[in-house]
This record gives sequence, C-alpha cells and structure tokens, in this order.
Amino acid sequence: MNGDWKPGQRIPIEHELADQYRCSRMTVNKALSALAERGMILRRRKAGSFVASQQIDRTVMDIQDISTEAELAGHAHAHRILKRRIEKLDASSAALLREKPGAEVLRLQCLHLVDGKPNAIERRIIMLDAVPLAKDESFATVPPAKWLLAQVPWSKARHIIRAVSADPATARLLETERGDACLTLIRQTWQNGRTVTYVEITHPGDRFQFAGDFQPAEQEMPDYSSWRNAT
Amino acid sequence: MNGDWKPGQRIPIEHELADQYRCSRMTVNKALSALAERGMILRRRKAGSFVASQQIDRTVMDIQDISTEAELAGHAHAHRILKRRIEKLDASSAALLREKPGAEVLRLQCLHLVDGKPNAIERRIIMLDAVPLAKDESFATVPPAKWLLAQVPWSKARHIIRAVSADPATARLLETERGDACLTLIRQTWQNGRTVTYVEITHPGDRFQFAGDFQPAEQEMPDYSSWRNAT
DNA sequence: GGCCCGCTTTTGTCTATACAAATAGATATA
DNA sequence: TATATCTATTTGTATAGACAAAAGCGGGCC
Repeated sequence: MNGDWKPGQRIPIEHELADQYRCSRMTVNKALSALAERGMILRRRKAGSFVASQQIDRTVMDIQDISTEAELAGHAHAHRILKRRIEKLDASSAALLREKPGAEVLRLQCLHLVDGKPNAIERRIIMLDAVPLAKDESFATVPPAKWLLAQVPWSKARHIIRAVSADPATARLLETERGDACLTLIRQTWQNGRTVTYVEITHPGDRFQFAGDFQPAEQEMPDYSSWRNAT
Repeated sequence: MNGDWKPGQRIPIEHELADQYRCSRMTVNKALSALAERGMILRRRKAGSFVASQQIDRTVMDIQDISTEAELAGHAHAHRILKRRIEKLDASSAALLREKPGAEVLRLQCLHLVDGKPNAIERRIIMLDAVPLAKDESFATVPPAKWLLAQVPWSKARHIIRAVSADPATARLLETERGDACLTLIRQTWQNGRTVTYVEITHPGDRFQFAGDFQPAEQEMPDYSSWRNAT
C-alpha cells in the first residue's frame, strides 16, 4: 500500500481485508504476519493490527568470522595463537559471561592478519563443558571462530559493539599508537541455554568498520501488489 | 529438527517431511520458508533445499533515535542546535553522499544531552529538494531525527559504525579528553532512490555501545514488549 | 559435440475451512 | 467502587487440495 495509513492507526481486520481485496484470509494473514515480523505493524489478538510508529531503525548487520570475510573479499588471512591456556573461570570473567565461577574454560588469545597487516586481536573464552573437543585442539591451522562454527551450531548470540582506546599491549600487537580508537565486537553464543563461547574482537579503528543495510518492506514484498489488482 | 543435518547436505523434500512428521505440506513449507528467510537453508525449485554452508552471523540491531531511546530508558533528553546553515553541497561532501555537488542542502550540527551530560554530537546534511519544509524549521524544540521521521517516511537506510579518536572540537563538546575513542554511527536514508539525509552521530566511547541479539529460527520471539500506545 | 524443446520434480503460493488461543470489553458479584 | 467471570472478537495456526513457476534432465535434432 502506498502510505495510506498513519502510524498508530488501526487497520481493518483480516476478514475485511480479505473481502476488500477478494482473497482468502490466509493470504491476508500471511502478508500481515510478514509485516509484523519486520516491525511495520503490531498485532494483538482481539485488539487488532496497528501501524507501527516508524521510530525504530532496525538494521541487519552481517557480522562474519574474520577469516571468512577476508577470503570473500579476496584478501589473504592468517592468524597466530598468542596464548592458549586451560583454567578455571575466575570471578570477574564469570560476571562478564553471567556464568558461575570455577567452570573449566579454554582461554585463547589470537592475532589476525589480513594481507599481512594486523587486523584484529581475538580474546576468547570457550566453555569446555559445552565443547570438550576444544581441549585437544591447537587452533594452529583453523582459526577458533571457524573451528567452533563447524563443531557447535549455536542457537543464540548476543553482540555488543564498543569503541575503546588501545591499551599498550593492544596497540603494540595491532601496530597502532597507544590510545588510538579501536572498535571492539563482543559476542557471546549459547546452545540450548548453555554458554558456548565468549569473545572480544578488537580492530584498529582506522582499518575497520561495521556496515548494514535495510529496506523496510515494500520492495521485498510483492504480496502487496497482488492485493490491488485482484480478480 | 535438532542439528542432525550437515552444511551443504540436501534435506528431504517437503512432501517427505510432511509424511515423516505427520503434518501437511503447507506446514512444512512455512517452517522451511522461515528457515530460508533467516539464511539457515537455501532453497531452489526442482533442486531442493540445502543446509546453508557458511554460517553467517546475522544480527539485528535496533538503532533508534537518541531522544526516543533516552525517553524509553527513562532518561531526560535535551538538544542544542550548534549550527544551522543552508548551503550548496561541496565536492567532498557530495562524494560522501554519492550525490552530485551543488544541490541545496541544510547543514546542521547539534549536541545531545542525556540526563544533562553530553551524549552525542550530530552532524547532519538534509537534502532540501527532498525535504523542502526543512528550510523553515529551526529544530529548536524537536530534534532533527524526530522531525524527519515524522515528515519523511524513509524507504531505505544504510548504516556504518566506526571507532574514531575525538578531535579537539568533538572532545570539548562531549566533555571528554582529546583523542579518546568515540563511537560514530553514520546513517544515510533514501526515499524513492533520492537521498533524504545523511548524518554522523558521534558518541563518547565510554558512555555508549550498540547491542543486538539474535536467535536463529526454531523458537520465535514474541516481541510485544515494545508495544506502543495506539490511537 | 551443441542446441532446442518438452517432461517432471520441487518449491511457491493461493483457497476454503476449521479450530485454538488470547484478550478487550461487558456483565455479574462482592 | 473494585474485582472476578464470561463472552465475543480477532489473530494464530493447521489441513487438504489445487495450480503456477522455476529449473534440472533427457531426448531429438542439426
């Protein structure tokens, strides 16, 4: 439809729309459900469907594994494991992960190089009760993210994007100046409610950014047009 | 459907699945279509459905207008217009917007305060041919983002998230140290293929982050929490 | 070989019907 | 007045059946 309804306004019930556009209620329902999933309208049983106020900007970002991303873009990727240690989860890390301390974890630190230049530092915690196989994996050839994706199908993820100033160690590894702005992606993934891994990936701010596009409905929904010129 | 299929593998055709799970093909189709929409599987007519090989991490981020976000979180929001000037689009800005130079634009600079503390600097360009009404708007009471959303329903948006070091002017306005890491969100919105506005919003890195969650398929998320008062 | 043309498989979508689930609003009750 | 209960409305979901659209496959033909 071409903007003929205003935000907050209630739209006709499915049965009326079905009559109006001479199609079945199932068809209307499918179209409206799609709109609802994209946040264009809000629906409640018995109350009806309402045009959402267009204040939320929902952006879909494809956040990929570094090595995959580099390969797709035609760049060479390499990584070096800087630290690899099995230990008990300490209190501060446990709080970060919202897990209880004492669990056996594998702690990794890893430098990623794209076209020979340092591109990211990866600091990762792997819960060994969720991924016991990681105990015997060196990660020398396959980067941790790739290995984990192949091993464990995650079922939920949480992302945080932050800007931080490079501390001395980070600056040295990323070959940038101490204090320079860095972009940090924090990701925690779960499977069946259990934490699989928690990772902080820090990129030099002058060599990295996140991008996302979004088109709200209309273009991608040809369902719409079939309402108009219905038989 | 609990992880019993591997990437690249073909999954049974809809009719077989319907038989296997004792449900109608429509139900299977709906489920598989949902998986396809989330990128979990790939489907081709006559060829079949395949488990997607590359696990792309797709994250949905709700990037809101600052004032709206602050209000929702129960914080006080205020803004001050620092600059407001009508000018012709210069060459460097034109390149940034991928528009041709010379177009008449409104250039705004605006400081956002949350609970009295500086939270963001907004540097915005509004294309006046797309939004002629902006020429007579002072933006003193309604922040530009809110005003634009009410005026122009955007149809496409592009986002970039960057980390940058605060330059002296930015640092002074945000009451932070020069060189401190800042998180910059760049957003360009279009309507019917024409640029409406381009904005860079710079937050102090120690006071701001972006967060996003994602659950792939399976359990749907009933998202009625963000219910808004409908008229 | 290479090209064109149907055949067939598989997904895509619509229809009509049915019943379930949530809940706004009305009604009864304390 | 406030609270509990009922009811009617609206969305949510499932079903079987039908046909459309894309595309892989093979046959026939040059």
